[in-house]
Amino acid sequence: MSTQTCVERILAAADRLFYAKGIRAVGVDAVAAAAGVSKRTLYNHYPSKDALIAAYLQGRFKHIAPSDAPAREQILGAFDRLERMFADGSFRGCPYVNAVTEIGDPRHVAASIAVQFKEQRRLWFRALLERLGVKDADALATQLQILSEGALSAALVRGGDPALARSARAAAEVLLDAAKVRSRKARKE
Amino acid sequence: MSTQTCVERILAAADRLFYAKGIRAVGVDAVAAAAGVSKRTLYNHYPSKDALIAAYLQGRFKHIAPSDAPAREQILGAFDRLERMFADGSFRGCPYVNAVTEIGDPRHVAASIAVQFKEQRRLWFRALLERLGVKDADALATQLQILSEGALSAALVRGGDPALARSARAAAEVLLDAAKVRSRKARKE
DNA sequence: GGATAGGTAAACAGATCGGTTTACTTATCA
DNA sequence: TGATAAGTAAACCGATCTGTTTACCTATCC
Repeated sequence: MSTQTCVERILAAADRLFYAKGIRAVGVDAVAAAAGVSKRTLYNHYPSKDALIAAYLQGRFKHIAPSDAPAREQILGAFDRLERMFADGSFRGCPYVNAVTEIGDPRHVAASIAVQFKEQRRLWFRALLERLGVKDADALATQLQILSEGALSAALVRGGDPALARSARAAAEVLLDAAKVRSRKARKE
Repeated sequence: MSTQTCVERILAAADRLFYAKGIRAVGVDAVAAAAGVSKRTLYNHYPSKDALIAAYLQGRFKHIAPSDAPAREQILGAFDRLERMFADGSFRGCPYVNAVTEIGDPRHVAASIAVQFKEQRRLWFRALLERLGVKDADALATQLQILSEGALSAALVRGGDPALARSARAAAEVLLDAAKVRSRKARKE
């Protein structure tokens, strides 16, 4: 017996298909069929494909569990997580960036959801950097976010090469060390 | 009078539309109409849309003019070029990454063209880094490439914010300085 | 001057898309 | 028991897509 409710099965199917094959490449019929649900039922729960896309992206909005681990460890751990994602075999890039690319229209809901997600990740970096006492946490957070996104984008093109995550991680370490040196200097002055 | 040949107009129209609106969002009819050419003529020059896509991506393969400028200047200049691209107003991300995302199929010609382009850019970084006498030029080239791709991806989501290119440039400077320190140390040992 | 190459314009074919509608079935619960 | 809500299956609509075909036009070259 299925412990999943109807709308859960629809969202799960949409998540799997949209991410694996792309939003534009997957029709509403395919989602309904994969969910084992009639198209009518799907449209009862989501009034349009756009609404389903929005729900799909919102559903990927996984908040990172707050941790007491050392800040530096957590930051570098984010890149280790990337490495595991790449090696997974089903990696197909960042779903938010993909959605923005596939949809195009910057006024679409997907665009603002993508911005929100990226900013949330950046603020997560920033909070940890502040805990480290880094001087310009905001700027460094942006740079770490760029490294992370760059690894995602590069791995998409290069078939999910995990070495790209390790390269980004190493770069992050250099940036962190340099920032520490700078903030130590600033404290001495 | 048009100094452009027929196939040139087709390719120019495809380049403009594919990049601005996305490959999947633009039909062959739209390309033909924008080129001022009948669909029949288009299919006489390009046997399929896939062939047109391949030509579009190949046409974007701009080799960077070799320069005698200082290597470090050239490397950082690449990020300045990004900043100018972002501020342009018509920025819509990296055409190669977009093509991979939109097409999905990794066996498509577009996928291998994208890999070739990204690797060419990485090797361009690497050659300059070797000229700088950097120790692990290959690894650092990958990191600079990741920074560059990250700025592209982040700017796509954030509406082409030029500050992202400056952030990436600053990070590149830190990585370059750190590498120099390391290679200076290595030389002393 | 007539064949040939290359072009236009437009209809057409077959598929797929997002979305709606119709007719029927099932389960719950007062 | 019988009304109501929620589901299925499948046909349907209009639009759009890639690609082909038909019929016609026009310049050039031997």
